[in-house]
Amino acid sequence: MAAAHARDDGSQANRRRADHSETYLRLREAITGGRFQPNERLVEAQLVDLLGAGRSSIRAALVRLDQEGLVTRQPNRGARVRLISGREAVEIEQVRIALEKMLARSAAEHVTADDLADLEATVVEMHRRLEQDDRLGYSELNSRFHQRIWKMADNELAASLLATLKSQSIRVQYRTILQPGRADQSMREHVAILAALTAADPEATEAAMAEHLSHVVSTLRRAIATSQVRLPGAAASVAPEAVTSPLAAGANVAGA
Amino acid sequence: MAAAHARDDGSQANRRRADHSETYLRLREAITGGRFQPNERLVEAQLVDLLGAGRSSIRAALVRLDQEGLVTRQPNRGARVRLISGREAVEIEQVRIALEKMLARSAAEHVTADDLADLEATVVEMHRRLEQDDRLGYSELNSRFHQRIWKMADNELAASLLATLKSQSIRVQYRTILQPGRADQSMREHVAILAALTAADPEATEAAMAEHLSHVVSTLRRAIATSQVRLPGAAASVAPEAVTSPLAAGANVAGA
DNA sequence: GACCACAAAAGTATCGACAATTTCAAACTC
DNA sequence: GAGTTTGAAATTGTCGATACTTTTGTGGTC
Repeated sequence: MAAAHARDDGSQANRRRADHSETYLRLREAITGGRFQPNERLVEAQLVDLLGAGRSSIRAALVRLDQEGLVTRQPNRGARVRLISGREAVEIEQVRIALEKMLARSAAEHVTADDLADLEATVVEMHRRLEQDDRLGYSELNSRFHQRIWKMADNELAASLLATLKSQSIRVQYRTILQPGRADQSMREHVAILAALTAADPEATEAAMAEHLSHVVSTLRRAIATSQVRLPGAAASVAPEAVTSPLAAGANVAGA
Repeated sequence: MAAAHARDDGSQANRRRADHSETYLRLREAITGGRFQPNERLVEAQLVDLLGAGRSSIRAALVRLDQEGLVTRQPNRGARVRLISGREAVEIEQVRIALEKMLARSAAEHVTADDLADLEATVVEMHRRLEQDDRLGYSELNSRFHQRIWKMADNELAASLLATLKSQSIRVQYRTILQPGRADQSMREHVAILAALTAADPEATEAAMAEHLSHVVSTLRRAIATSQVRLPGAAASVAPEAVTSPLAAGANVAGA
């Protein structure tokens, strides 16, 4: 959440070398962090003095984010924060499930004592957070749990794809854990995954993960269905700045 | 390691000026088509008069291709055609399998008479090509077969991810179908997939696809192992242009 | 008041020039 | 002769200016 105006110069030898990738990361963070509304217009000139970078950096960052699926760009008409439709959200979840299943299996094939220790600790801590009704903390640990599995599976490509997908659907995902009753069930499912990993049983691990994620998805579907999402159809062309989205402020809150 | 989905990009090509996305497509084509060696340096100035586009277009295209995983860029040191390591090739295949399995299952759930007719025709034609020992033609039809399944599954995200992955590993994939005995087996496997789809049996379809792909991978592994790939370690810094790779000229030759 | 034409404004796309960095090779030192 | 320094060439990174496109606003006409 680096603050905006960081014009640190003032002298002639300005240019604090805000690197290309630096700009990209900051813009990305701003988008995934919810500093912009979905579908909000991203005007290059505005970003220039919001991020304190040159226009070419901004431009490059937008191209990257477009390719990454976080913004959309239309020729001569600029860039907007990409709005994930319900359909796309489902597609994302399907892909996510396919990859996580594969990684879970793979993880079970390479499991080490170290991994198990870490996962156990995470699960224990998750339980504690749950008792304190600290849902945000739970979400973070949930992320950690899954990421440890990714690491165990040792497939960087899949892990990075998953990370990208997650950033695309953050706005949607954060809903699940808040649904009534979901937390306890989620807890049980994680325990089951851990058990299968402890047994070093790829088949069972994949199955447990599949079970877990299918519940996440159905919860998600329910959440979307009930709390009718009011899409900003043709979003306000105004949307000046600092409009804080529901999840806003918080760090990445993962689906659970 | 980058994600990426091809955006729909409305192709309003009628632009006398070599459009931005036009440049991107041409450069992409040049890379996947094998006009550049893996690891070959892509000097911006050279690309400018090779493609007849402005430097900013080239630059944007390189950023995109970087994100897509087809080239790598180092700050101040330019871009190179990405060289897929053996490890990465395996990762790609794993992801590909996970996604294709998912899509196969999904396809079986939505199968229509039209789809079956098309698939059958494709398989018949594949058989014919095989008898004529037309391996290239077979490969093309193989691609077509799989793409039809993607379409049936109706998950654009997964399909576009698969397309990207395929373009990354083209240089590796083309080997499989040339392996002795592989062709006949491949044929049988496609028939099995078709049968499962005809029965509209998601479980069986996924299994058949998994079986098929696991064979593709093991064939691939064998092919890589035997024909010791001679990596251009620290690739020639010269590599002027038009150096044609083994598969070269041909359109996309898919693994079978 | 609704509709159209046309002008002004906002914003993106692209080019050229210059600055900064890396690379390569020759000259130099020990 | 091996290793190091220095300088020039090659190449990438960034900025400013300009051309082009889309959007917005205004006034006239029926």
